[in-house]
Amino acid sequence: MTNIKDVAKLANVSVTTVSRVLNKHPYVSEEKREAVLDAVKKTNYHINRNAVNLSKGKTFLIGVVLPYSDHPYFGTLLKGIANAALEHNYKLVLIQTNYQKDKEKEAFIMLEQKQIDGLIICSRVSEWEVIEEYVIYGPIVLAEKNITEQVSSTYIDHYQAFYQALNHLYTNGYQSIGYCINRKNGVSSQQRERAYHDFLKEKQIPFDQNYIFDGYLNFEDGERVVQQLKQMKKPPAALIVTSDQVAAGIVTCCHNLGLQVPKDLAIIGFDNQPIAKYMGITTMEIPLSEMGENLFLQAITREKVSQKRVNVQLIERQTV
Amino acid sequence: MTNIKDVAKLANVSVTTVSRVLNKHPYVSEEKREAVLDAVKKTNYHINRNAVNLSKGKTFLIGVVLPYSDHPYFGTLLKGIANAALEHNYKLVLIQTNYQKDKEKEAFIMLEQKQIDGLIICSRVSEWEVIEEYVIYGPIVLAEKNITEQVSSTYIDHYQAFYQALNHLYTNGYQSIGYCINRKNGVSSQQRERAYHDFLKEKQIPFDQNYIFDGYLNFEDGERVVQQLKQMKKPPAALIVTSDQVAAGIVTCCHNLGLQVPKDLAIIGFDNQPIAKYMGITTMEIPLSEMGENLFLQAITREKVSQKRVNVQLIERQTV
DNA sequence: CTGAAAGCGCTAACAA
DNA sequence: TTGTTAGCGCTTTCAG
Repeated sequence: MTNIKDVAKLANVSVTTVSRVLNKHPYVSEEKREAVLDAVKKTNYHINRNAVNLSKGKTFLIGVVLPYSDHPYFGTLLKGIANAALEHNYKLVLIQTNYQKDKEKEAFIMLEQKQIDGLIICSRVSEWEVIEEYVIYGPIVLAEKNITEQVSSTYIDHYQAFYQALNHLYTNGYQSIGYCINRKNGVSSQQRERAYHDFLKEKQIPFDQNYIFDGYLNFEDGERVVQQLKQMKKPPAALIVTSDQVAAGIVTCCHNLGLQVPKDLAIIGFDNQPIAKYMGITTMEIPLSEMGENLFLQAITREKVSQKRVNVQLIERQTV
Repeated sequence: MTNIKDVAKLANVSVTTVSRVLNKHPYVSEEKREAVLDAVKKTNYHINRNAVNLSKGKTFLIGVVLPYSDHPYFGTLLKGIANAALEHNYKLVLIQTNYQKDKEKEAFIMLEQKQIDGLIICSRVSEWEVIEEYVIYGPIVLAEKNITEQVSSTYIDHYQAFYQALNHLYTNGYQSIGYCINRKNGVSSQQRERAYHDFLKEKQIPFDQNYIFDGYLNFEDGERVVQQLKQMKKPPAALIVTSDQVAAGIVTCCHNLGLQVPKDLAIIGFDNQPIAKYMGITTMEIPLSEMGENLFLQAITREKVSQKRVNVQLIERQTV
C-alpha cells in the first residue's frame, strides 16, 4: 500500500506539500499541486483514515445506541440521524443493545477509547451515574429529558404528550381509559405513569392496575392486548397505545373479531407512522426524523450542550 | 489524556511491558503486571483505539450497506449481522444509501481508506465493475448471488424460490398469477422475472404485463395494490408478494373491502416476518437473521472467499 | 511558498 | 522476562 511518502518522492516534493494538496490548503504553487495530483494517480494512493484519526485525534464517527434495529420507531429515528450524518460527512457506528447494560457499556468504552467522537443514546437501561462518568470523554446526547446539565438532549415531554392524549379521550366522552406500553421501567413509561395518575386524580377516576398493559412492541402484539381485553369483566373503553405498530395490530385484531373501533374500543396511537395514516388511527405525532437530525447535530458539537424539547401533535383520525 | 508512556513511567517499566499487560501477552512477572495495572488505575488510562488501529492496520469495524434502516427486511438482516459482530468484538458502521450510487461509493471509499476492515452489501445499485474495482482493498460480501469468484456471498436463489411459489399456487389450482415487487431493476427482481417467464412458458399461460406490480415496499403500500387490482377487468387470482409487509397490507385491505382471501385473491408472501405468522399469511421463509450472521463471518475472513446458498422454505398458512 | 522534523499513541521485532 | 527502538501514515509547527 502506497503512502504519502511515496507520493512525495515521486512528485519531488515534501510530504508536507502532499498533505497540503490533499487537504486543499492554500499556499501551494500550481505546478507542485499538479505534480502531486499526478503522483497520487500514478501510485494509486489513498489516504489512510486511521493515521489521520490518530494525528487529529478525531474519527468522524458517531456511535448510535439503540435497543432494536428492526422496529419502525428506531428505524425512523435512525434514518434522521443517518441523513444528518451523511450531510456532515460523518459515519455512524451502530450499537444494538437489546436493552442489555453490558452492550450499552461497550458504547461508552468506544467513546472513552476515542474510537468515536460522540455518542447518541436513543434509549437506554444504564443509570444516569454511568452516563455522567463518561461525559468527560466526549459529547453524549440523549433522546430523553436530561437530568443533569452535562449532556445534550432532544426529547419529548412524555408527561405532557400523554396528558394531552388522555384529555382528548376524556373530552370525547371516554372515562375508563387504559394504556399500553413496552417497558414499564423505561424512562418514558415512568413519565406516562405520572401523567396517568395525575389525570385520574384530577378527574376523580379510580385507578385500576389492570388498565395498564405492559410489554407490547410490535404489530403482532396487538392481538395479545385484545385477548387480554376480552377476558376483562370491565375493559377500558379507550386505550392509549405508545406505538402505532401495536395500535395497528389492535385495530386489525378488533376488525377480525368484529369489534367496532372506536365504538367498542377507542384508540390513540403514538408516532404517526405511515401505518397509522393508512389505517386511519388517531395518533400523537412524533417528528422522529427531525429528532434524529437534531440529535446528530448535538453529538458533533463539543463546545456547548443544549436541550431541545420536541413538540408532539395530535393527529385526529377515525379511532376516537 | 494520559498515554501508555505515562503509565510506563509511573509503573517504572517500559511501554512494551505495559502493552504486554494490556494485551494479556505472556512473559510478564506478576509484580510488574500489578505495578502496571496499578498505574493504569491511578492515571485513569484508556487505550487509544486509533493508535492501535494504525499500528495494527486493522479497525475491527465492518461497514454495512443497506438502502433503508426502517424496513423489517433489512432490520432483521441487520440484527443478524449485529449479533454476530457483537460476538466477535467487531462494531458496525452503518451506511444507509437510499439506493443512491454515490452513497454506496462512500462505503467503498471507507474500505479503500482502511476505515473499515470489510464491507457487507445487503442490497445495491452499483455495478459489478465497481465492486470488482474495490475487492483489492478488503473483503466485500454480498447478500446476493455473486457473478465473479472474487467476493463472498450469502444469498437466496430467487429464481428457484419464486418458481417454487409459483408452483405451489399452480398446484393449488391458480392459473392467473401476478406478482408484486419493490424494484423492477433490482437484482432479485430480475431473477424472479426470469422464473416467471419460464414458468408461464412451461405451463403455457399467456403473459400479461399488468400482472406485475412494481414499487411496493411497505404495509401501507398494500392498499395501492388492491386498488390497482380492483380496476382491472381480469385481475389475477393469486399474487406472489415479495415482502410480507406488503402482503399483510394487501390482506388487511381485502378484509376491509370485504374481499375474501384466498377465495377472491390468494397471497404468498416472502420473509416469514412475525406479521405473516400473526395474520396467517402463507409465505416463503427466508432465514434473514442467519443470513446476517453468515454475512458477517464472511466479512471478517480475509483469506478465502466463499459462497453460501440459503434455502427458502414454504410456510403454508391460510392465504392460499 | 516549501520542507524538516516533531509528534499522535501503540505494537512488535530484536537484543539483552 | 524486559527494554530499546523503529515503525504505522499523517498533520502541523517552525524556520526559511
